[in-house]
Amino acid sequence: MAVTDDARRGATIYSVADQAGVSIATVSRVLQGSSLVSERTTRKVLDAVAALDYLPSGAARSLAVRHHDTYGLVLPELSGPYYAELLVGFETRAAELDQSVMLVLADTKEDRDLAVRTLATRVDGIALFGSEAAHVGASGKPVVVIAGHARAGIEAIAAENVEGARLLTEHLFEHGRTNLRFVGDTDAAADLLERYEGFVAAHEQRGLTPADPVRAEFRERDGTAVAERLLAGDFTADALVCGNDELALAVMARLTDGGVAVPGDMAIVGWDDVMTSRYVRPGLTTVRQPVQELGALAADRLHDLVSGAAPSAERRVLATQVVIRSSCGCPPVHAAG
Amino acid sequence: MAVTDDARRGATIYSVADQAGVSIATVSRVLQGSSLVSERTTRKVLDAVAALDYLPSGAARSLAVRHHDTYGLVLPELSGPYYAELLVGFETRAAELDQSVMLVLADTKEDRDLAVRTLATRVDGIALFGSEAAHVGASGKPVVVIAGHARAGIEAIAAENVEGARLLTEHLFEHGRTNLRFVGDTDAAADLLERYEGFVAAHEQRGLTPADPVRAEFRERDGTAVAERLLAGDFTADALVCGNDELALAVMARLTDGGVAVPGDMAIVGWDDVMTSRYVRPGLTTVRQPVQELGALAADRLHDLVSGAAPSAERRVLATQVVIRSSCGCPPVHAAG
DNA sequence: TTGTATGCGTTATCAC
DNA sequence: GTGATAACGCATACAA
Repeated sequence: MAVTDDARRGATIYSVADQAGVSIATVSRVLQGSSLVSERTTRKVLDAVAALDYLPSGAARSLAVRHHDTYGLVLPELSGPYYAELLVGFETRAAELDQSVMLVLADTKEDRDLAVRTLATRVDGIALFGSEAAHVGASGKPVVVIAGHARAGIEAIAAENVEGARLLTEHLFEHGRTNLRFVGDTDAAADLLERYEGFVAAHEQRGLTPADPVRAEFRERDGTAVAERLLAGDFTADALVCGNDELALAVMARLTDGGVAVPGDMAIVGWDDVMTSRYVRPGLTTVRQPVQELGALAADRLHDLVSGAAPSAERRVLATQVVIRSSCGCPPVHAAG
Repeated sequence: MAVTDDARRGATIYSVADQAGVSIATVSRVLQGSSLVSERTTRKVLDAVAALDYLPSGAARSLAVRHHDTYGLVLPELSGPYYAELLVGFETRAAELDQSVMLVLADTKEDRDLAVRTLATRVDGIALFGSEAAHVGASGKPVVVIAGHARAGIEAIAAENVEGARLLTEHLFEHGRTNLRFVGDTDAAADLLERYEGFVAAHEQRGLTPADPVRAEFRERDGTAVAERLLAGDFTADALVCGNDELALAVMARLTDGGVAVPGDMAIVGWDDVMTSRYVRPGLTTVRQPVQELGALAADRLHDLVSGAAPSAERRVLATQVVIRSSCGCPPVHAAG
């Protein structure tokens, strides 16, 4: 029966019009809140809508209005709190702007280009994390890259990196450290390269020559490996500036286990201020980024671009904040961590 | 010009057909990989597609084929690794099934019902986390609830809770603890209620009467508050079974700060095995859930349901694993944490 | 092998 | 105030 079909397949504007005894145009009008519909008719339509539990088809609507009310977000992965927070900021702001969000995790895909092309098909604009920027095709849709670099017609937003890293490095110098190493893969992410630049800047300011970065990815096991190289005498240092907290934490744990005192024998600092950094002893000195705001800003910019704004050539950078705890050599404060 | 318009507004199947000198039907055919198209024609079409950088409109396609190739996921929030992992599992499996995913974070929305109704409009099926199950409307689309209870026509999947909690509680008894309290809001989540049931079961097995749960939400500050009530003598205990790790960690930190020895004066166990639980001292005894698999299973079930399978009445539950460290009273092992 | 024509469910522009 | 009806961009049954 028709009822059964409607229930299974979903009511359409036609079934509502039928039920209410009006035309589909009228149904559409009351649903759009058009004021030029009589009280009585409005009532009839609304009743029919309720009775049939009608929901306009998103696809049909998108086709008619020529936009999707949806933004896409491309992240490499979702391990650690960083990307999750970015996502929260993005989704929350998007929702405030009445936009839905489609998410794609690039790392798990074999063909990332295809993935973002597919995405571009169902959204009005795309925000991608810096490391995925290579996969932006010329979809013609607005694009903003997060924590990466701007390109022709593509806006970039990011959190401050070099100054924070310079401050952190300088802080280590002030603690009397003389043999600092930067740990992280500066080729993998624009973000990391900038942090290394800050590391270099602090050295140059003192007329020192910075050592090359110790390559390491972001996972804990990569940090463990670095610590073991250190333990094995593969290289030396009295302070480590790590690319992020996971790395720093893993290095610190393995080093401590290996009999190296932190910060006594080795000062360690990280980046991101994850939860563990507050709980671990010694507390990890690190840098806090306004990650959610970054996500929100991405959604905001997308909104502007979709609304017709011209992409700005300069990238916006959000301020960042050094968080001093005791892994750098400062006296522990405890309590709040 | 036409070129400019195409670039801005996106090429359509018509522009491609024009450029290739064929009909739109043929264009559609080669794009669908229909084998009944001549080599030569295929080439022409592909060239045109490349030249115009054509991408089929998702909305138009969805409207025509009557499905979206997209699944929706509604989560309450994204704090902590739990939801993030769930999301990873879901998105990854969905991608393997060639489905996109739309995400909605319920906590940040004023009108959640509206949010999932809107979502239902653009997806083929929805997976929602247990606590959001109340917001499923009669969209008619397949629905599966994660970590919640099945209802008429709605499948449920979850990780094992009561047996794990019973084991954990029994373990505490074996350590000689006699005054155990369960910490968490058993009204807020089906998951938590089940864990409390396990807590109760362990008591009953020994002919003991379990105390009522100590109400507390999931955030760290809630754990801090519980610890302070304990410190203030508001209630007593020699062992705490906490609803999740964040809670346990916060309680432990505040208690330690307040001079209570863990596990000496107070044994503490959590749930989830977050990263911090491995790094903190004493290491937190907890329970590990197959969270990613849970997410993947949700996508799988959705796929079956969308494909026409009948929703199964029994809920599937994934096995869970107790992770013993030292916050329960066991001797520390260190190294791996 | 390829083209024509129709339907998918809305929105929006016309008339009435 | 309300009702036809033309897009919107694609897939597909039916012809040729």
